[in-house]
Parts: sequence; C-alpha cells; structure tokens
Amino acid sequence: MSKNLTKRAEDYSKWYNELVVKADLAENSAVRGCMVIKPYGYAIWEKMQAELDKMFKATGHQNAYFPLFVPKSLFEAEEKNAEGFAKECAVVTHYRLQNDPDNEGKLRVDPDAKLEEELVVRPTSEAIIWNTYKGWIQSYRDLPILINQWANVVRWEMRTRLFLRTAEFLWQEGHTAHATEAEAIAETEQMNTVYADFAENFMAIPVIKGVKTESERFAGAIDTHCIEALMQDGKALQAGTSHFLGQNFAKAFDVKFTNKEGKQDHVWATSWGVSTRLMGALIMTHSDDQGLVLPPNLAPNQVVIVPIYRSDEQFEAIKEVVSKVKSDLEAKNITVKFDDRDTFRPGAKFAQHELQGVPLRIAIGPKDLENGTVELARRDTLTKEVVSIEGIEDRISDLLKTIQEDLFNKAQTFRDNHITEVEDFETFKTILETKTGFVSAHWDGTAETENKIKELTKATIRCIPYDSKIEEGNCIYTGNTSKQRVLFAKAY
RNA sequence: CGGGGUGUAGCGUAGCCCGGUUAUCGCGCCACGUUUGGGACGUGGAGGCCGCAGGUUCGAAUCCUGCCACCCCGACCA
Repeated sequence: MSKNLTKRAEDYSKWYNELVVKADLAENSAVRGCMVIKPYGYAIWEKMQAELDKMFKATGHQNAYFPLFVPKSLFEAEEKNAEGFAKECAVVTHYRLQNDPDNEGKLRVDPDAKLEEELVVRPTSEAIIWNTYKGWIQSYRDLPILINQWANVVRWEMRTRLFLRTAEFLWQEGHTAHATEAEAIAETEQMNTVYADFAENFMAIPVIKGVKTESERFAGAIDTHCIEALMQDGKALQAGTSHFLGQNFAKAFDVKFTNKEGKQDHVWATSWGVSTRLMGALIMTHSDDQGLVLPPNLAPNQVVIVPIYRSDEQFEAIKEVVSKVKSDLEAKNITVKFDDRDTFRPGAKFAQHELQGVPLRIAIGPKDLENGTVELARRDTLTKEVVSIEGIEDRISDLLKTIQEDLFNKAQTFRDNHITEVEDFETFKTILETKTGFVSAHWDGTAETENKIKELTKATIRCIPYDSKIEEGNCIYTGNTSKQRVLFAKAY
C-alpha cells in the first residue's frame, strides 16, 4: 500500500493516474494502450453493468452477442461510419503463426496464411449487426428489434489514459431497428434519458442532456444525443451517447421491410452506448485528495468494519458483536466487509479504505464494547462520530441514502456554479482560462465558426442542451444572429 | 502520428555529463519479538542480466544505434 497521493491542486492528471493505480482499480498492461482492470475496479464496473442491464431490460431490450471481427467489405459499406473509424482500426490479415526458420525458438507470421479478406477488429458494431439484421427483417411484424450487447471494442488511440481512453475498452452498445422515423427518434431520446437517469440517480453524477453539433456527431448518424458531465478540474466529459441513425445503415446494408400498406421501406435505426469511461467520470466527479469516493450505489463494500483490540479475548468479543451487526446490515441489503486482517494495524486499514472509497467505516474496540457504541466514519465528509450500536442498521441504511444524495448535490452545485453565460468573445476566453467549466453562449450554427473557436480556445461545443431556451442573440465569435445558446467547454 | 521527457529491486530514487573493486538510500517484503482508538518499533534477512536488442571498449547502468513502454504538449478520439 502506498502513502501520499499527489494533491489535485498540484497536478490533476497525476492525481488521477495515481489514484487509479493506488486504489487498485486498474493498471497498464504489457499491451500498449490496453489496461488490466483489477478486481476492485471490475467490481465497480459490474455494479454499473447490473444496473444498466436492468434498465435496458425494463425498456424492452434483450441482450445478444455479435462477433469481434468485421469483414472489411462489411465495414466499408456505410461510408461515413467507415471513414470516421478507418484511422483507428486494428486489422487481422493472417490466421496462423509458424516456427521461424531463421530465428530459433521464435515464431513468425506464416506468409502462406494470409486471409483472403482482412478482418477489422470492431471499433463499433453497426456494420456486422446491420448485416445480420438484414436476414431477420422482412415485415413490419419483425419490428422493432431492440438489442443490446455487452462487449469489448478496439480503437487504436494514439494517446491513452486508464479508463478515459484506452485502445481496448468495455462497453455496451444498443442497436435497434424500427418501422418508423418517429419511433426511432423516440428510442434515441429514451435511451439518452435512461443514461441520464443512470448517471444522476445511480452514479450521483449530474449531466446535461443535449444534442451534438454536426462536427461532433457520430460517424454515420443523423443526430447524436449525449449526456455531458463536468469534472472537478473544469473539463467536460461525454458520458454517454445515443444516435439516431436514420435509414443510413438500412440503405447501406439493404435492410427493407414490407409495411402495413404492403409497401417496401428501409428500416430506421438507433445505436447507443456507454463505456468503462464512466469509471473515469466517477473518479473525477467525487474523489478527493485522500483517494476514491464512491457513491454507496457503486461501492463493492458499502460498509467496512475495523476491529481494534489488544488481546485475543478482546478480538473474540468484538467478533461476536460484529457478526450480529454484519448480519443485521446484510438483512437490509447492505454490503459489509469485516476487515479482520491481523497483519495491518487500524490506522493502515483506515487509510486503505479511504483510498478505496468505502462510504462508511465502523471501528469497534474495547471502549465500544463497554459502552455499547461504535465509531462511525463517513468517507465523503471525512467526519466521524461515536454512536450507539442499538439500531445501527437503520442509521447506516439512512446514512447511505444521505451520502448518495449529498454526493449528487455537491457535484450538482459545483456543476451549476461552473456554467457561465457570456456575451462577448473576450469574456468567453477569460472564463475558459480562469473559471473553466461550461460556457453558455450564442453560436451562429456554422461548422466554420465552431472550428475557429476550437482553434483559438481549445473549447468545443459539448452539446445543444434539450432545455436550452429559445432566445435571440448574437454569435459570440461572428456576431451573426443566433436563436439559442449552446454549451462550450474544454473536454476530455 | 509530430515535439519534449523518463525507464536502475514491488514502489520512489542516487550514480550517468567525465566508463573502472561488492550499484546508493528510503518505503515495501520475509523471520522473530514487542505492539494495535489514524499509515507501529527493534533486531536480523532476502530481493537487481541498471527497459529490451545490438555496437564501441581490456572493461558499459554510464558512450553510440535501433526498438519498446510510460508521462507531458499538440493533432485524433468514447
């Protein structure tokens, strides 16, 4: 175990990198840009998965699995999608190795084992899935198709960071097919709302729902909806996207159906996804200089119990009390870990559980045995109090709910304080440099202006918020007329 | 992929410019003992092909070349 995490104020990105490793969430692997997700980090991801999976199923979706490899000819079928991802694709060209005759004990690629057609390792699965859907859809009666898959994808990123951008990452991707445009649009919006609910109510991360501008849109989409979160360092993070794909993929893969009127039509499509990047969002929304802070909903252990004792007799007595507390808590569906390791002293355990973000810590020692109390410590506020052991399970149950809410409120206050409306470009630049966060400003709607602003300030349009009110204004950069404000920020 | 930087024990490091006995120190690790209400202490011990591969040299952690990985800045991106 390690001491002394770099302080956020000192070097935010160093703090992040250290935290991920020291809290035992993930580490770099022998493969460039690819991470090993360690058990503790994976347990958090599994919590996210379980909740999302429940939400997907509650909205009528089913899970399925499609191949990792996409034949190049399928991959290139939807031109914009192919073009958008082409530069970051891993490609399989051979299917066999052999002993290298010139290099004892080494292997080489068998030159005779060249694939007739290269296989692209999926950077996203629209191509292989729409090629499959083609065989499933003939009639409006076959629609809608509402499928999700949990998978890994590969995007050959040049610059990677644990969880935030890795060459291989885990995600879920929903791919749906609909008979009408309206239904597909409704699905796109529904799933973006599901993501927002998940982020806010489960992860305690406030997000802004909105629509991407053309230049930030998913390759091959008509519209990209998104949820945008704000990290503690004032940079925005795209936490999830939901795409309305129109008939682009149906046309590219010739997926037609006969409608009720007996006429042929192309199918309407959506796709939507969130990834292990959410782990990064989680860390950069709630954690502090002591380490990870987990909202109770995401904590593998919501409560940890640390015994404090001198003698074996004391330890036995504590164990007895703990076993009752533990079962009372578990009866309320609270996950509890009794840290009875005799190889670490209490102080070391406190520090470790703080680093790993356990929401509540109970310490119980001889004094408590005498008084019928425990010491109860909150990770989020780093406060502690001595409380009666009587009714502790109700107290903790309530406290976990409070912590979940407090974390959300704290993050929301921070986020709301970092949305600044500006009217002129000088202020715009100043805010981005000093206050940081989201800047709400008028924009003339052109990609040229958007690009120019990005060039000058490194800020991009994160989204056009759903709730952006319609008001007359002038573009921050060109002064041309504008009908509503958009949100700019520097982003991850 | 372009510019810059860094790789020495599990982690953090000294030594490198100016090549020369046994590669420095701290943390961690192992054993024993004492300890245990916020990261314990003592004594003893183990652990290194100095990122990898070549080269120069009597001799390379140190000089040269290539490669790999990571970090920072850019472009790209969930």
